[in-house]
Amino acid sequence: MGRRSGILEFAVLGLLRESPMHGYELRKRLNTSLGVFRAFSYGSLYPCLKTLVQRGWLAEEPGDEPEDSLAAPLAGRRAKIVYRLTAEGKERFEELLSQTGPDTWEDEGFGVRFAFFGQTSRDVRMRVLEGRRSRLEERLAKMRTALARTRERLDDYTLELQRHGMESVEREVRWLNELIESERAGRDQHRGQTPPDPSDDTA
Amino acid sequence: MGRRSGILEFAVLGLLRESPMHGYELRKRLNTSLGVFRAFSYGSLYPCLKTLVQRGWLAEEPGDEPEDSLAAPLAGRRAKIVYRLTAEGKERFEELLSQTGPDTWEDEGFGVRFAFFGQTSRDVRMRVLEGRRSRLEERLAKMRTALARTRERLDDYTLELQRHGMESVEREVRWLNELIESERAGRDQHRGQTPPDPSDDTA
DNA sequence: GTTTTCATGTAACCCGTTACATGATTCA
DNA sequence: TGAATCATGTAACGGGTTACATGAAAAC
Repeated sequence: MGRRSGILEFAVLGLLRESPMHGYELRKRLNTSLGVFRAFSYGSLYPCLKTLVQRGWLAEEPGDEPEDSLAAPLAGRRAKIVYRLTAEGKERFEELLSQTGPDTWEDEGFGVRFAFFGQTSRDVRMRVLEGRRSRLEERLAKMRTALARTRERLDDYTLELQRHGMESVEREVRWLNELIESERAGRDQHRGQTPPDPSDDTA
Repeated sequence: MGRRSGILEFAVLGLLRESPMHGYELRKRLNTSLGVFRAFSYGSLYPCLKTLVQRGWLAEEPGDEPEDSLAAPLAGRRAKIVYRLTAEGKERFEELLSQTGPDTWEDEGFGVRFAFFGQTSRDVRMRVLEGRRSRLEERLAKMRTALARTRERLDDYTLELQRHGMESVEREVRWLNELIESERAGRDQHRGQTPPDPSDDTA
């Protein structure tokens, strides 16, 4: 039924890659650890989990039944449902992570990708950072030409808004440049820290 | 049928306040003059115009019939439809402009408000700017506490993401401070420029 | 023993997009 | 005359939210 793609799926896969969790806890982490982002609601989270299970990205596990495992073994037993990432789910996450095309949810997509950098190889990190940078530069170019075409017939406020907008984007590009530089430096020195793929037990 | 609120309605009212227009041109201006923003599609624009007419915010005017006004007077004559802002529409726009509550579409709503500053009184401008600032400061506070609670169990990348996010918000606050300062200076000097309410023919 | 928090879900809605369809006007 | 662009619209979908409903466990 539900098609589901969107950044919620992405964030869920990423969080579950770290460790299995049940829905309620997942939602909390979506708003704290991944805190910069929007607060997702249960109304979207639980249906999303369902469809991810249907697709085979996630598996349900019977949550730790609290104390009385012999009391009501098959009644309306709807205890915590712990979700675990399957091997296919891991592949799917990898795939989403390394996507750098323009259909990448622009800003929020980058935020999620960056938040999961700790679990990524440097190759992927470089691609994500450079992809983001080039898309921001495209955006800058568009803004500049649009501004050049319309500068005369805009009032001071609109002009100031556009100036500030462009400056923000330029700042982010500089930030990305620093990050890319430090990633590259890390590679050249190949320091002992940050192994390329920690706990990769799928291959 | 359609309920419609959202920032599209807002932007449309604002653009039509400057001068009447037909849908096609409106859409172009939504992506250039108001250029910083997202590109709205016809699929949302035309239905929006319809419901705005139904509510009485807009009035349809028969567009300038090109050349042959005697050729086919009542056939499938579907020429340009020029939309004009009614007095009620103007009130509605005023109302939306000066709303500073937290239910204000956060970022995009501010962008639209700012883009229409040229048509606003300094009072409204001050309220919008200060409202935006206080909401950003709330956001900053939340980010700081969230960071304080989780700092230890976050990896370097997540930390860097949050640091950069907070810095961006702080920069915008400083920008707002400058704008507010210059608005205040303008008032104290009450210079001849920027009359408080240009062409206010509704009251 | 009652309130809070944990935990899971559903139905209705919202605001927008994509893809499609139609036709008039302008320009090469 | 045929292609581009102007101009208006509709149907189906998309990815979320809000509000609601339910119930168990923990805290007071």
